[in-house]
Amino acid sequence: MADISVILPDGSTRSLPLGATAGDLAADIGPGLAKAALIATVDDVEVDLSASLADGQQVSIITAASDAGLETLRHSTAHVLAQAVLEMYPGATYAVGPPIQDGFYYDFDLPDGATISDDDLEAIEARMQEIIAADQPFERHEVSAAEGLDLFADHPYKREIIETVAMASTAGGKGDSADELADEVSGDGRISYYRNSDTFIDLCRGPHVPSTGRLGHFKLMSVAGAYWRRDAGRPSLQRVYGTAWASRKDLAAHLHRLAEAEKRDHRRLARDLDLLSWPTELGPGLAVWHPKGAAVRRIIEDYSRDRHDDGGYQFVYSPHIARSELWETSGHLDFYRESMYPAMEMDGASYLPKPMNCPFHVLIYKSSQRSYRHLPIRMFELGTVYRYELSGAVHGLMRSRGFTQDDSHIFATREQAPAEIASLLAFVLSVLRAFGFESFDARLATRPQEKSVGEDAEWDLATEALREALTAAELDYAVDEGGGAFYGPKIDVDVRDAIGRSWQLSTIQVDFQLPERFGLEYVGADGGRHRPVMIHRALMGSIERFFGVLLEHYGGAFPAWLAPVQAAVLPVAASHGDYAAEAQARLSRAGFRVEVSDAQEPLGRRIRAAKLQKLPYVLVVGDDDVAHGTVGVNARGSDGDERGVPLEDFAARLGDEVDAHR
RNA sequence: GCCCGAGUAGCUCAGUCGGCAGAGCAGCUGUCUUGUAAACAGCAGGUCGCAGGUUCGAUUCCUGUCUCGGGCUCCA
Repeated sequence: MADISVILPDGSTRSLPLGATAGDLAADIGPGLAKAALIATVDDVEVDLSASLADGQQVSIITAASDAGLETLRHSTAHVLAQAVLEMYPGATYAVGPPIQDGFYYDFDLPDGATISDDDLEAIEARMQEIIAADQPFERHEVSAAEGLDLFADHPYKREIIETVAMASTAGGKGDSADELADEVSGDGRISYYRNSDTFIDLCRGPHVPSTGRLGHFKLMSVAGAYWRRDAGRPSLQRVYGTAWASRKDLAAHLHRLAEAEKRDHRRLARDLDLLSWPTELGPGLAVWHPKGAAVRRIIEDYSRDRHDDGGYQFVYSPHIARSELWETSGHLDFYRESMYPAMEMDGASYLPKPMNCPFHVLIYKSSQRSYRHLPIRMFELGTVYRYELSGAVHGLMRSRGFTQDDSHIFATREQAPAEIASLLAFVLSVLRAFGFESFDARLATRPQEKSVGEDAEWDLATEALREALTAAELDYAVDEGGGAFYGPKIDVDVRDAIGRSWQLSTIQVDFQLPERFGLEYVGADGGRHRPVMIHRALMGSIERFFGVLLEHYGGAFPAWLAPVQAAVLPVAASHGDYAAEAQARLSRAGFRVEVSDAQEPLGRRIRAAKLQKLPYVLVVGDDDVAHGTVGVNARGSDGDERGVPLEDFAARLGDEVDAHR
């Protein structure tokens, strides 16, 4: 019998009998691998373990240890979900069910507009576990598109997938709409489907795990509405979300992370720590800042102002509304009218609340004749803007309808722009690091196909300048094709928080358009008039959002330099009240934010209250402390407490911590 | 804006198969005067999100609406 020889990832070769499958290879390498194997890649194409191998192929066995393996696991679990739902809801039909970050979803259309509720998820999970216990094989089949249409005769969404992807490809080329469905089936005029019981098949490109018994560490998370093919004009489907993992331990760890994230939810912490609230009387997306929240915000803003002072920025202010003519000139009315609050008609003019600060800064630039000697001009404003976010998009501080940007606009010559952008990026990262963020992801967003203005050459020039700045900053970045603003390309910087989530904060945008639209000029060394480049930059993005991210990053336990209350002084008994007040006064004079919690209640109770407020320090003072001028220091996060610390020593320690931003 | 779900005391929640609405915590008052994460007692607190409808009677059933949560879309 003839043998074939395949090449393994480490470069070695292995002989197998003719007709051997990827699964056979895994078994040949070792029983451990055979057990862990989920799929394989053959010449970099993912295939089922049941796929036959041919001589000379590069083969790699994929387990759940890799992203590809985990994705397959999730995709297969989605199929099991579909099988369970179709069995439990007669007449239901199914649309698509891909793997996503941490899990999967599947979209269903139930008969007579029936809906799945969260309470139903447990029963569906139970049915899924039965299917998994039955260890049904995932059998791959390939048929022509026409046969596929017959096979899925009762399932219009599946038919539409076959028609848009498989059919379109045979007619030559596939449109944009087919791309998003391309994961479902291959586009060569034939389709593949998987059968895992007499009654259940699903259209799918694959690959899948060998059998349902390989699954099991999953949990259904929620139900939501979603449109068929993301189109608001198409039917609304029931989308069931689930999470799936390689092991019970991984699943438990994921659920634990979610619970941690929920504990860190800034809306919950904002209430528990009395930082801010969202009275319904104000309307969606509008918050009021309570004294403690305002205290933290003020520290953030003051720090930002200090850094901008040092960075050579000039501080400006601008009003909250402006006449519609301004927004016509700037282009906002053309491109973003639907996101702007509507006009107020006054004295024959209409005034609109500002969604951005840029045009005002442009007018400041324009207020006098500028020379190349003055450039670059860096303007800075904490400017509050209003944007009519869709009601469903509003989310606490992360997406609000009124917010304050730490906005700056830099006017520079074209020659200055690249260097200016590079130093700007360094400035941005330096400030973010000062707030405890260490890990960043950057994106370079290029010209949108629609909704943009300007010449291609200018876009290319600007995009290149941004690219160079990213390289200079040694920042890894992804390219977001078409993700730019209507007036120019941009760099977005995301930060990673303490539990690994990513948040978009900073943005740097190059703009040739506004200078053009407003006719900005400077006089060059040659005596001629030239057009400056404008660079838009928001560092924290919005103060509100930045505050929300910080709150979740620290889980409410702000470092001492940011904490609204840095220490509470707790007299053991009422007789120590005077000393406690004196200690507070001395610390306050030294510039610290300190409260006294007097002896109306038992000490343990007051300590507990202070701990729940996540104060950096609880200072207990009793007879010994009164006698020696000391305090008992109970630091947040430490096990025990330190007795008899001289007040001056504590003040010095707190001062060091504040200076170091710890 | 659209889909799904939820709105009961400041917070977390229970409850009423249509018949005067409950607990814990928080708050207030009093007693206790405490050495490192919950002293004791009492008081007060609700048009059961809002508006219509059905009903002898609605917090409960129906309709609409507002707000919130999850998702879609969007995010200058």
